Amino acid sequence: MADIYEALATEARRKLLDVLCQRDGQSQFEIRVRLLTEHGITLTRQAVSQHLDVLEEVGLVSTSKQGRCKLHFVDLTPLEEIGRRWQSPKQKGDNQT
Amino acid sequence: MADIYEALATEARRKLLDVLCQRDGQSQFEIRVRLLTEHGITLTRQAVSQHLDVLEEVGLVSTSKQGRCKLHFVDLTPLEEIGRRWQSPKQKGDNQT
DNA sequence: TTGACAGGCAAGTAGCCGCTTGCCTATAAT
DNA sequence: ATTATAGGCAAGCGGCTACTTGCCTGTCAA
Repeated sequence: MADIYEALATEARRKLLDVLCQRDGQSQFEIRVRLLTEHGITLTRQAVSQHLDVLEEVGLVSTSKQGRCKLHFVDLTPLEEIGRRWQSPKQKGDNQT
Repeated sequence: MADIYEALATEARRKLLDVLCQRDGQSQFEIRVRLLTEHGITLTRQAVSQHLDVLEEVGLVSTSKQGRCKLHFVDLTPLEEIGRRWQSPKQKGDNQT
């Protein structure tokens, strides 16, 4: 699996993105705390980790190890593709040759 | 299920949106033909119908019966919510009291 | 050095969802 | 009236995935 649409398909990952947008460079631990305290979401460390992996896989998140902490950074540019893909059809006068 | 993110999670539904954006007011039959001829996707009538139901459920598609045909119209405004939800965090100088 | 802490890897499980199949309704044409 | 066409409803199946559990690695402080 590796596409931005599926990455956004889960509310957990969307909330994760919310959290990540609050501050850049958060550790997995900090993220998990925020997820709990600010969104009331209790997920296993592993679950969070897997979600972050997916987000990273589609380019929404990049990481950098620093000591024993893994810092996470957001990159929202992949989202632009969504808005670009579809455009409203002309209401009429459209005749397909 | 009823949220725009999950609606977009499947490639089939995305392609469906592509097709719908080509011309407004297509019947389910016409849609299915286009899906096959232009995207090489062969789906059961039922599969297409179910996908269209989902798209309608989240407000991306509206329908109107006309005789024995069901015409489909696109409304992309629900997509705007996606771009609005997330904003990049400030790179630095963010200290959470 | 030893223990605590942040995180990784792998396998297992349960529930969801995309798709099909089978049958039924309603409209339009002959 | 009969037949063909456009679509609807419901149940069933297989695969995927979100989440957990158990164990292991590496870094920092005492």
